[in-house]
Amino acid sequence: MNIQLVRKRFTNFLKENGHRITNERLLVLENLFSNESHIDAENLFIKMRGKGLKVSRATVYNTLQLLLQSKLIKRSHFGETHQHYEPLSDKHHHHLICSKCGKVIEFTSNALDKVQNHVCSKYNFNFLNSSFQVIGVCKECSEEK
Amino acid sequence: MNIQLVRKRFTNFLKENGHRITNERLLVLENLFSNESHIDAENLFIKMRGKGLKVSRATVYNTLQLLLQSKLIKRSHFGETHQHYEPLSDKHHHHLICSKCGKVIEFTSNALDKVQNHVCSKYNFNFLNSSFQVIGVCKECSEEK
DNA sequence: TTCAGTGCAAACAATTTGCAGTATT
DNA sequence: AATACTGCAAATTGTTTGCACTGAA
Repeated sequence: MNIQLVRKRFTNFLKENGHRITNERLLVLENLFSNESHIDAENLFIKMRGKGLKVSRATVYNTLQLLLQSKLIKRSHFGETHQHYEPLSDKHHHHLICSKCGKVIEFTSNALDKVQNHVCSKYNFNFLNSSFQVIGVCKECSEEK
Repeated sequence: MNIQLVRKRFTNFLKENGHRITNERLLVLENLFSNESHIDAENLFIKMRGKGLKVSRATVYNTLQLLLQSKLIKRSHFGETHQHYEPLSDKHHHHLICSKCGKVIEFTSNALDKVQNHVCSKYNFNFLNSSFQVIGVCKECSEEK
């Protein structure tokens, strides 16, 4: 996803909701989006500190909340005790997680989207979001003794 | 699921793995299974203490680990920060969660199982477990105001 | 009789909060 | 100039650990 566009969407979101546009918030956004895929709050904080950026843990957490509200990112659990955050690309995807090495593979599925629509209408649910996680052992980990 | 059978399965699991069969472990099992559906460790502890049972938080956590290992229960996140535990019934099911009132509806889907098999074979994953969570607003919550 | 399991409290990890100072509006 | 946001450290929450005691094998 284009970082310029994401920045614009985020600043619009902030303005519309009466939040100030601060340098720290934009830095969190950029560092999260420049990351290959998933990251947790602590590592994002460490990454930013490692670059010499002056942000606090509290600001990282605060900004992640705002990014969640703005629907620019999503939050997932991967069996660990803490949360992971990732840019929410336009295509809704799900995860295959290796229980041995922790590798995460993203996939999309039209059939899954259909199941989702079907079950929501069956129970009169107003759909907001979904996550399908499949835990297993990846090819590489299965092969090594 | 039949509680006698579950007890037997758990005691077999404990024996086979060199764990002792203690009263506390069986109490945790019974109190978890007598619960309507999902519960978290803290509330399970409170529930047991409320009945006058002498168990410690540590024992509750320890026993939940053993129950997970024995595949008699599973663990889920429901958007909250802590874990929920539920008996693992024979039929693999998924969850519809209301973001307003927290209500959880369980559902099963053959189509979903197919998606799962398909994606696992595509990426050469050795399937272990999966969870599909759909977040939305339930009928009742949508209707009010 | 032995040592795994227990209860308790203290430790830990992830996240949130209170407050005085700073910077966007 | 006003006050929302920040950094920091302290508080909170969920979970784990260390240790002396207890009870299943």
